[in-house]
Amino acid sequence: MSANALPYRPHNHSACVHQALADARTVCASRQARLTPIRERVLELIWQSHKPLGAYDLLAVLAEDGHNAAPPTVYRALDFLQQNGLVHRIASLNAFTGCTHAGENHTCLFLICRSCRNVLELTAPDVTHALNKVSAAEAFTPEETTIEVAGLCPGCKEGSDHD
Amino acid sequence: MSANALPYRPHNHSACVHQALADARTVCASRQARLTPIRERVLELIWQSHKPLGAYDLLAVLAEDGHNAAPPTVYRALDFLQQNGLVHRIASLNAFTGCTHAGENHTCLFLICRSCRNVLELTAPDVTHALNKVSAAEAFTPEETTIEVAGLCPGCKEGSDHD
DNA sequence: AAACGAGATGTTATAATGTTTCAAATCTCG
DNA sequence: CGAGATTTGAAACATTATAACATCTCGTTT
Repeated sequence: MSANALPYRPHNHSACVHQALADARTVCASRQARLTPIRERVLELIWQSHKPLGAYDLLAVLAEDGHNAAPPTVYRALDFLQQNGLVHRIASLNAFTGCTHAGENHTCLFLICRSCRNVLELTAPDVTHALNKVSAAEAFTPEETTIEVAGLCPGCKEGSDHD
Repeated sequence: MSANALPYRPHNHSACVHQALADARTVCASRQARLTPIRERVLELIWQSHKPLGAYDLLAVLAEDGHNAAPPTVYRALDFLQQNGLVHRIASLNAFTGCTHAGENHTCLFLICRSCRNVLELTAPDVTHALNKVSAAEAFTPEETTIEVAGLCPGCKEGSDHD
């Protein structure tokens, strides 16, 4: 149950998408959630991209598929995928990315390269713990945490160093 | 140079807005940034609200003012205020809130109550430090950090406990 | 098999948020 | 003052997201 999707590193992309879909099927089966064709297709598209896709990007590809979908179709699929922990919404980009910890309950954070647009999803216990302490100090009950760090990934940094 | 703007706690709101505007003038003066009437008015509205305001909320109030503003007017003012560290954009709400550390260079985080919509801005060195370590471990150069925790503030939690 | 009901999808329209573009006004500084 | 830069006005448009209601699908009950 581990889709190893690390941008910045070369990998067998097709296998990684395949694995993500397999994981998704397992997760959905165990939850009695229905991974319908549309939902699966949307998840596949998101994984194929490996860079966050907007809802309307997805719509455009579905149109190429010959599937004449309207916005609600995509947003509903995305809602489903989010609810089942299969994709994340990146608030600062209004875009969606595959979750690399499908099925696990986790607080994650994103390193977002402003140059190549790649996104790295991480879990960072230290960050989570520090955040929990802050919340507790304010008697605040956290429910949903958004942590998005925009900057330059190693690859793009190199480029901009030299040019 | 400290606008003490803590939701959850009662305070003299008018004085707090006044202080924020005074701080803003000082910051802008020291940077040779022009806090024009529109920009100041937008900042004032944001502070008066104390809950994040959307760009179109601001537009609506400006319209009441008799100021027939179009969206770019407000977005430009907001850009200016953000650039000069006077307001923050809350990505998960598409809304803006006054910065309680005007002029200081800081990474801050937000505790956002989903019930009363109040937002508490904090700086948390532990969180920042943990995030920096994570970034460094990935050779990632952070530039802009978004940390938004949605949940229930103490006041609203009480309410929902008893009802 | 037929009827039902819940969940999923289709369809149309619209709301909410944000940007591009170019012209006009205003400020700054020599 | 007058040239150049910054700021604002104004119209149109682009992007992102939702509301509302009709239709379909599929498993369950009778």
